[in-house]
Amino acid sequence: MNKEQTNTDNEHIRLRFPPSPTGKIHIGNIRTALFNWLWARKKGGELVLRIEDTDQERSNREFEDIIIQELEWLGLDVDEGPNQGGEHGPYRQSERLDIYKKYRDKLLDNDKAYKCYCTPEELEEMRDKARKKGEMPRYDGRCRNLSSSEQQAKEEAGKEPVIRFKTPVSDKEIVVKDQIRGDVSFDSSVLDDFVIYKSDGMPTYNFAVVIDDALMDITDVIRGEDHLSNTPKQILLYKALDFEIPRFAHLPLILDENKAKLKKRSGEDTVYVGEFRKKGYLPEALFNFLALLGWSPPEEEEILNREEIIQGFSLEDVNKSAAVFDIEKLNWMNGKYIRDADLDQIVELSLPYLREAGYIEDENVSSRQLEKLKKIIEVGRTGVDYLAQIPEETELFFTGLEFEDRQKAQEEFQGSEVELVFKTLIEKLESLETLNPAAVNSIFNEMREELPVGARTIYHPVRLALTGEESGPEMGNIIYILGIEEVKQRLENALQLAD
RNA sequence: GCCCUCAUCGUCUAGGGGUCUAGGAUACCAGGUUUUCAUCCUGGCGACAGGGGUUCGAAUCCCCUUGAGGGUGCCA
Repeated sequence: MNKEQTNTDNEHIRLRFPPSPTGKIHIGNIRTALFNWLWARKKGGELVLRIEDTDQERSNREFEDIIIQELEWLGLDVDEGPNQGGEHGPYRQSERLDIYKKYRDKLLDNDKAYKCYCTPEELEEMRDKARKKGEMPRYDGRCRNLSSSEQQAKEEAGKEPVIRFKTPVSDKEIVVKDQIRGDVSFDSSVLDDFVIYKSDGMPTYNFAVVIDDALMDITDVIRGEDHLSNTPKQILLYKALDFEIPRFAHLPLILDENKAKLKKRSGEDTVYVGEFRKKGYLPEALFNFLALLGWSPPEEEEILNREEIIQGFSLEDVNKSAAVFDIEKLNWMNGKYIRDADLDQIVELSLPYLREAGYIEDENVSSRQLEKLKKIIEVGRTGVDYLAQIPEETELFFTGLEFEDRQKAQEEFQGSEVELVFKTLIEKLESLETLNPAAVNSIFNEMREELPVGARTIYHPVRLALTGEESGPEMGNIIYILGIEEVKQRLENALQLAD
């Protein structure tokens, strides 16, 4: 890496995250936002949110709202943007059209751009020809030197032109100084006179992004590697417009399970940030996990909070190779966050899922009910990857007893040994001063010593009688949550069933 | 096809010439805790894509091959 391009510690940096509102935001995009955010926070710089809505066909205000919502959810606050304003606004490209026009006209006047009237068919033909010759498909510049009468003729024929940039031939080699990849050079012969203005009167991405980044005083452009090939074009524009060129950093891409770039259609809905939010992934966990995709902390510990990640983060430690998005590891990490989090918080976040499952009927939960819910969720959270799994994990505490195989259950409850176990258990529970999991567990230990039956005969029938299941949470927890009355009831019912 | 990038356990990664018989995390397997599932603890399995160089010495530097990804749009 070149020392000159590494920013100094005291330099004020400005970063940006420029999503296009053409779809819901997915993991790849928000990871880019995260890295920009981290670097901004680490360096005490600013993060700008800019909405790149120059695609009139596909841009949608709804998507803009979703993007903002998900950024907030993950805790990625921006310093300037459409909602918070700022001195470099407006922050929607659709509201900056006058600005782009000004620079477009400047290029036109300086003979650095020209109108092109070629049809899509003509362009396709050109590309085919280039491909056949084994060259990069490129525009051949046939409209570059149209005479004004030729132009007029085309205009009168009703053709709306695009504006193309007159790629200078003087720059033989264009070098992108990348903070992650080092110097990447491109031969200018692979560049063509690319479109900077569409026929619908909107600037293209490459044009608008350069103007905005320059005018918004962006010092560091951190974006996905898929933009690396665009960068030489942008550098040419910076030069033509006499703008200062920012530093670049192209992040490794995040791949889906098929090792292809994560995109809208990858793996159903699993790539959208909103899906993770809805399933009950904790933002802290996703934040932590995403930070580890492409970056690794100085120490070996991987569970890190926001502050620790900001402290440890550095662009220099970002690696170059693409990373597969591994949901298994996210699940582990999220589960860990759920288990380590404050119980009250997890209870609060679990309520919507329990309501949806119909396990909580009332809009307002009484404090007594809440106490019980806390116990249930404390037990249930040890077995989940995300909160949407809480209802199924805690089902047995909400629904009545149901034996999957009634016949089998009946047999299980048969015999004097089982009766002895159940009656002893009830007795011991009733003589208990305070009911808590530990006390229940010691009752079971006592029974193992005192009763002439094996451990399995103690635990298994009890579990089945109380839950209808053959496996589940610890008995101590189950009985603690169910309460003595309910336990008594279910044990007696089981004995009746056996008769 | 052409251009660009990348290449360490299945996955995420540490490693920037000797300390690497390659470290951690996850996943998986086994043992322990537990009546059970989960949690938790311990242990195990498991990788430097291949070939040439450079060097006393290469996972680390160079080249080639191969593979993967990205780009090649009046999408961003």
